[in-house]
Order: sequence, then structure tokens, then C-alpha cells
Amino acid sequence: METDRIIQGDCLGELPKLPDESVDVIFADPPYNMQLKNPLYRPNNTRVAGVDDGWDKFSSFMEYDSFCVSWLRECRRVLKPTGTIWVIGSYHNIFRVGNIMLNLGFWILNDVTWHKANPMPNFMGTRFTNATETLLWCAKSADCKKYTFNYEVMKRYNGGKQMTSVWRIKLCTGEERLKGNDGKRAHSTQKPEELLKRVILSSSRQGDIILDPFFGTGTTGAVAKKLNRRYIGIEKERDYVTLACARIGSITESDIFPEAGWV
Amino acid sequence: METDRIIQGDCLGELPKLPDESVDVIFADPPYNMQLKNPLYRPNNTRVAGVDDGWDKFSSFMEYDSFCVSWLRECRRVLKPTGTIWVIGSYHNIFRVGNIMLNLGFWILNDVTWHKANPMPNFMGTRFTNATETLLWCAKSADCKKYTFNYEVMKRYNGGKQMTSVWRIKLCTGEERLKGNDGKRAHSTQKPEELLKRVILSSSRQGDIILDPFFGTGTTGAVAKKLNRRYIGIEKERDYVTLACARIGSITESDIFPEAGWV
DNA sequence: TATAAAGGTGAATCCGCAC
DNA sequence: AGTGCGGATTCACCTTTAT
Repeated sequence: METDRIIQGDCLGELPKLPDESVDVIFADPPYNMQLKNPLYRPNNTRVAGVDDGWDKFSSFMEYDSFCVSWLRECRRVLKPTGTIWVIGSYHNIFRVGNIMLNLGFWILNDVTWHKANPMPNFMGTRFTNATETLLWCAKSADCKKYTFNYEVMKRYNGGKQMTSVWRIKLCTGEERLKGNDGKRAHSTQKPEELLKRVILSSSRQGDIILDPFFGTGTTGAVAKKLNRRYIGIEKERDYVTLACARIGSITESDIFPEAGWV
Repeated sequence: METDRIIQGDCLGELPKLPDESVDVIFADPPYNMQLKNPLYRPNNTRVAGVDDGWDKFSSFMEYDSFCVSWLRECRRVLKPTGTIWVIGSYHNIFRVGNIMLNLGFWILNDVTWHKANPMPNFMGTRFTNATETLLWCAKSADCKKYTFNYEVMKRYNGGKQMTSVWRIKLCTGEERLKGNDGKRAHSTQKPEELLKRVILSSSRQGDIILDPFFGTGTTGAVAKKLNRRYIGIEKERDYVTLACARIGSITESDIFPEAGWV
């Protein structure tokens, strides 16, 4: 299978073209725009009557759930039995995603907490500062016990003690944050490379194929190359694809992470 | 309504007896549906005392979901519009619980991460050390904007900086851990008082009524009294009720937390 | 009495192969 | 599929015992 490529297209259309059990690791950073504030319509375009708060939101949940079932089912199909999948989300969507993953038969190995070292404060003083995102790390099923986990590598990376499920990592800012021609951030949710480094380093080996169905500006691909892994990215927006291509193309020998040879 | 009382009975049977919109805060620590299969041994061959209590046995996701829908729906009914609910869980159950809460119309304010300072290691090196539990803090609905959140209190409690959604707290061990006559832990999953202290201090005022439908050995009630709040506890197991009564009854003036008067 | 060493334990979905 | 067995595997905190 051709690797190290970016496919421009909707993942719902492109994932079905990948063969069964062909990728080692999946990293997915899906959108979580559930649009709960807008008028609600059922799939058949009838408006939902605002009878009850719970039901009022239900149709938009259904739409989001349906989307997630589609791409997650395809992800499960293309994942090798020895592979694992990572999905990142916030409290807005991770409970719906997690529930669906369980229903599809995925087996949770860890719920990793990305503890943001520099979260945005809560200016209104109405809640606790929202300082985390959650990564669900799952095997294909409970039976799949031969998944890759580089325990010793992560222990070494963590200074000699086994790594826990809490990762304190700064937000992606400064030099690392990709800017557009207007000088503004090119992507609203670019993830820090340190996050992907831990994901890929822990759950894959050199040469493995990493699939990212929501490639964005290509952090997954960039880190995969810096760790001597292969990648397949799927991204709908042409501008992001262009950025990702340039970003990954500019990686040189000097960018390779020291940990690249650990597995 | 009579408060500061422990009701011995199943919460599915007892919750319906409480009036609509009658409590200010709910803290719920439901069974996690852990699905443990084989015994686990430490490297020194001692066996880990797992949670194999009967109350944590469910035959399927469907059965667990159905159970949660029932008690969560009742919780929503008895919660005041100005009130909030906390539910704690691990990755085994929190995604099912969170999904159900969203479907019932609850509005997530924070997903608070209990970062355990001293979690049990992963002995076999198969995963990251599971170092967290998650607390979902929710309003009754998206419209309920007048919920209680003592922002300044928590900021002060946190040393002058606004408190974030990550709480680093030690496990409940040592003197605080209730022991049975045999000297062994009285309850498999007793929560640290520090956790409840933050829950109650942040989301209630003096005199408020705190409901705990899975009272266990009464940590919620004990902390409520130490913070000058009222409580209602529901607990099925008679032994736990006995312990909780004695525990709360022995609280004296000297046990009151210094923060009790902050709100 | 103070300090050090030894022991116990925690909501855990914790091995892999041969027969 | 179930069983048996060889072998590899741990961190922070608290309590108890020893020096």
C-alpha cells in the first residue's frame, strides 16, 4: 500500500477505499461541532419542538453520533488486530465518542489526560479552568492482546519511571504554530508535536503505518516522519492539505527526534 | 424536608420518594462496572485486592445503561434548577454515564480530572499507569445559568489562582480509611475527604442540601457536616449505613474545616 | 527521641505459550 | 476453549518495626 501520502477528501468517502486490517495505528482528532445552539431539525428537515431540554438536543446528538459511528466503524475495519486507535476530544464530544467506541467493540486501554500546562483561563469565573483534553487509547477488541506498547521506551522517556496516563504538555504556540499568509493561526486546533510524539512513540514501531483521518495541518505526519514511521493522512480542506504537504516536505535529517531509534 | 439522614434502601426505590426540585447538590459515586476477570498479582506475588463486590456486577452494557438512566433521571427530577450534580467514574463507566447524562439534558460544566498522587502502578507493563478518575459536573440543563459556583472561594483555596479542572489528590489510605472489625478496609472504594471537600465547597452554600444516592460509608455526609451543609444519603448495604452513622455521629466542633465559613 | 528500614496497599478491565 | 506453568513485572504514601 502506498504510504506517506495525503488524501484530499472527506474521510467518510476515503476511508472505505483503504484495505481491511492495513494500518498499525490510528490517530483521530475529529470535529466536535455539535451546533446545539442553533434551531434543531431532524434528518428529515422537520423542526424539533422545544418540549424538553433533553429531547431538544437529541436530534443534533443523533447527527453527530451517526457521523462518528461511520468513521469509527471504518477505522476499526482498517485497523490491524495488533493495532490501536487514539481519539482525542474534549468534554463536548468525548463522552459521545467513547460510548460509540465501546458499542463498536473497541477495548479501552487508557483514557489519557492531556493536562494543558497553559490553559486558557475562565474569564467569567463561572467554572473551573478547563485544563484538559482526553485521549482514548483503544485496542480493536478485548481479545486483541498483542497490541504494540513500548513500555520500556516510555519508561525511559519518562526519566526511568513508568509513564502514567496524565501528560502535562503545553499548548501548541509560538514557532510551532503554523501561520497563514495573514499571520494568523492557520488551524484552530493544531495539536502540539509533543502530544503526537508520545502517541506514536508508545504504540508503534519503526516503519509502521499511522493513519490520521482528520489530518488538518499534518502534525501526525510530521511526527511520524521524525520518528521513522509512515503515514496516511485524510483531509477535506484543500488549504490544510497544502500546508501539511509543505510542512512535512521541509523536514530534514536534523529534525529527526533522538527517540526515533528507540524501537 | 427532613435532612441529615441516611436512608437504608436501593436508590432506585428511594429516590422516587423525594420531592421535585428539592436538593441543591448531588454527588453520585455509582458502581463502575469494572469487568475484572483474572486475579492480579504484584511482582512480589502478593495479590491485589480488587473490587469483586456484588454491587459492581452487571451482565451487559445494556443492563448498566438502563440502571444509570433510572437513577440519573430521578436525580434530575429532584435537583433544583439552581443546583448541580457531580458524578464520579473511571474509564470503565464514565463514557456511558456521560452519554446518558447528555441525553437526559444535563449540561456539562466541567469534566474534572482527579489526578491521583499515588495510583497503583501497572505491574505488567501493558499500559500507562491509570492515574485518574473523572468527575462530571453538570447543571440541570443548558438554560440553568444561576447555578452555585463559589469562584472566589476556590481561588482562595487554591492559593490565589483560579482552580483548574485537574485536582491532584492522594488516595484515601491510612487513618482516614475506615476499617472493619477484621482490620481490613470496610469499603472497596472509599473516596478521600479532600475530593468531597472541593466538590461541596465549590458548588454549595452553608445550609444547602447535598444528596448522595450511593452513600457508602458516608464521606459525603461527613464532609457536608464539616462544611456546615445538610445531607441526605441513600445506601443499600446495611453494614455501610451502620458505619456511616457512627462516622458522622462522631464529628465534633474540632472537626469543622476552616473553610466552612467561607460561603 | 529521632531516624532508618521494612512492610503493606491502592476502583486494575495488567502475560504468553504449550498442551 | 480451557488449563497449567515458566517467567517477567511496581510507585507513592503510610504504618510499623528496628536501630
